[in-house]
Amino acid sequence: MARVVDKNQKKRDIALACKDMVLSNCIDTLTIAALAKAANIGKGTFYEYFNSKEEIVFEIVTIMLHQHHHKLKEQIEKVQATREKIKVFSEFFYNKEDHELRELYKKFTSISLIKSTPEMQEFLTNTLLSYYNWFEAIIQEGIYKGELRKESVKLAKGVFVVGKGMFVIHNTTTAIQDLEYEFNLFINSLFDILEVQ
Amino acid sequence: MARVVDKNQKKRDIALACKDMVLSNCIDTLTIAALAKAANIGKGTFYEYFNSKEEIVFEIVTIMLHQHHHKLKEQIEKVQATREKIKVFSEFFYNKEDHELRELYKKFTSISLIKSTPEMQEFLTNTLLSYYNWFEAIIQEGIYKGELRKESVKLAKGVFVVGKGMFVIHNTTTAIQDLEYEFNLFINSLFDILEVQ
Amino acid sequence: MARVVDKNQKKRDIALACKDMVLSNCIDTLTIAALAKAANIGKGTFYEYFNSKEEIVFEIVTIMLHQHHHKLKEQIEKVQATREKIKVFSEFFYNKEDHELRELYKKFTSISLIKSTPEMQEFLTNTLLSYYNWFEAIIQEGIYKGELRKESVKLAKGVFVVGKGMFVIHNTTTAIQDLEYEFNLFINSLFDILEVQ
Amino acid sequence: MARVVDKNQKKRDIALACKDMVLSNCIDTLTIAALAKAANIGKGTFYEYFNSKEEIVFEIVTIMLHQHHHKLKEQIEKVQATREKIKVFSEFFYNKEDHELRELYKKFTSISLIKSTPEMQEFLTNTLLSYYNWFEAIIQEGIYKGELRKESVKLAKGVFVVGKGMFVIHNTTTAIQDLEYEFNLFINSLFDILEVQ
DNA sequence: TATGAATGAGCATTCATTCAT
DNA sequence: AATGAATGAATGCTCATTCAT
Repeated sequence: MARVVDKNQKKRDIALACKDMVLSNCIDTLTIAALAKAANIGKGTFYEYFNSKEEIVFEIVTIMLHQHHHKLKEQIEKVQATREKIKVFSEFFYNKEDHELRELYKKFTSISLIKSTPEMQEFLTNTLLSYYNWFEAIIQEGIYKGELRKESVKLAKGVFVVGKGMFVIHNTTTAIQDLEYEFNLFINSLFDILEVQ
Repeated sequence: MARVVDKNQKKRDIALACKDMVLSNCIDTLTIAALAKAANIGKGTFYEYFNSKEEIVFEIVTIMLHQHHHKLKEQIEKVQATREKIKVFSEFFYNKEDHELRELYKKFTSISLIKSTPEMQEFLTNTLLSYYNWFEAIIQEGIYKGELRKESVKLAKGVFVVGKGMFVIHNTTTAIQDLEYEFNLFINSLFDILEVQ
Repeated sequence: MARVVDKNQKKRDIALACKDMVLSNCIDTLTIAALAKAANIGKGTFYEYFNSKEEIVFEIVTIMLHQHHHKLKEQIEKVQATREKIKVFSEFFYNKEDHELRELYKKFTSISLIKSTPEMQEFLTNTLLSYYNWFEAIIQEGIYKGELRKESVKLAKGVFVVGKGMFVIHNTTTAIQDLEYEFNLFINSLFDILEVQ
Repeated sequence: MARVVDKNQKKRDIALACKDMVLSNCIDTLTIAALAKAANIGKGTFYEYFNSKEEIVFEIVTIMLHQHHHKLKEQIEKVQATREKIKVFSEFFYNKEDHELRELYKKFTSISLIKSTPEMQEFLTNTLLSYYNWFEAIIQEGIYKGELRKESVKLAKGVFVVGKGMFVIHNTTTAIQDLEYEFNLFINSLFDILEVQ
């Protein structure tokens, strides 16, 4: 009788075994050979589980996003003020613990800007919307609780993208050195105006 | 005496001859051979003027940015209200005429996220800062003219990156379909609050 | 399981399949493509077994030297007189059967004069010393057996290199046409003096 | 009226301007472009004076050999004993002052072993024979003067090549470290036997 | 006579993918 | 199911040589 293995579990195992290599190398200097070696499998076996390099990056991101989502939920529930919830929400862009996910996010953003597949675009859209809806709900809740002016909701999308915008600039120039400072300056200044006196 | 050529002019000519090809192809599917052919020169000649594929993209961006800068200046001078100036400033992200530059900007952002050289980073930093300083000056001017509350300047960096953030999302997901609408919604809502009554 | 191959044996097989091509072409007119074709393998496969053109020449020399060493031992044992042993020893430089090895030796000498790698130098040193020690042992034995004057050993290194010197001249000029004759003239004249009457 | 230049003199000037570059680089890493630059001329001009890289090496050797020949003559005339004359003759292989010529000689030997042209072979043959005849004349003179046994002349060719043999080994292995010592050991031991008591 | 811009043949090397075992 | 040996298309890059000026 053939060895019984959970194909999905093995796929995850391979992906995680390659995580460090994927994180520390530019995607197109990665080779199938190197990935297979990192996962201690043969090149042929790699193809049994993934159809391309991109796909394994995909798998890794999926796993890590799952963990992040869970953690973020806990952290946001800990704080009360809307202003603080928004800050916690965006800590992803600069805190220490999400460094690895951020690296992947960079690579993913880079790839998706120039050679995104439909699957990738769909994945990114779903991920983003799920986060955005969450974000908007926090704003709405702030308005409902009487913390924020009701016009605030119209700013939601714009504010939501500030983190991303700063992140991209921080990672491509030296124009934004202290992302945390800049982001909080913006949020605090904005909330000073948006909060109901 | 050997053939006399203006090396700088020829470099620009080659770059422009390759513009369409660079715009419509993903950077790493471009080949030196194809670029040389597009410019109607030999492969060896390509290397006389550029050291790598990346360098020609650089040249094209430089040329186009120069043109854009000039044009933007004229357009901003045409409008009076700060709110309108800011809108014109960010039209780059969605208007028809800057489509080509936007394509290049996408590629450049993509590359710089994952394999930026020091020269590239410096170039991007300088370009960005030059635009940002301009942007901030417009806000400052709005405050000075009594159009905007003086707290507005603290929001400058955040507002500046909204365009970029939306642009990246627009180009990697389907979550933002109508960038112009979303951006103007944000700006109008924000200025409704920031403008001195 | 993947195809099973004895990598060392295959390496030797490829080397031998390329022997004629290597012998009859100047090393730097050889191309990887041609070598691969000669061995009936793909270019990629060539790189599985060798890292450079030089390495396959190395392999061929190693194989052939091994054979030569073995053969020489037999031939030297066949003759008794020291004078004859020395002659047999140096037949390599002109006899018919070692023609191929001699061609390689020429190429190797040529390369090692101008771009020897440390590995190559070490290889040549080891090979040379192994032959020289052998040579000196023959002289010593001649002295011990009372055939040669004991001063002869001091001449060993000089006599040892005569073959090589003549070989190089024979192969670069027309000044020494009949290497066998010249060499034997030298050896006979020298031994007439060195032999104990 | 066109500038009048002595073509031969300019050829020599170019050659000498390239001497250092030729000496310190492996012949096939030299490029026409680099040589032309070193001589401060255009690539096209290089071709006006030389047909190939090899040819300029040729020119340099010719110039330097000329100088060496002259110097050697003086030095040999300074000593009386045949044994000393022979030693002086072979000092070329190890003394400090002929270092540069020796480097070229190495390159020349290397090239001529694998891709000698008829012209090169003829040049080498003539050069070698001129030196050899000189060498033999010294031996003959030694016999005539009653210093050497008359059989010595039969050893001439063999002894002549010892320097070359040792030189090649010294430059391709670590088997002969102190060429001067080894050579003089040989010559002294041999002359102790050959000299008429 | 001198030049150096233009050229493209030619080569080494990489690596995703296949498939026999 | 797993493997890794074999492959060759694809491409970056060099440099001797030419020739218009």
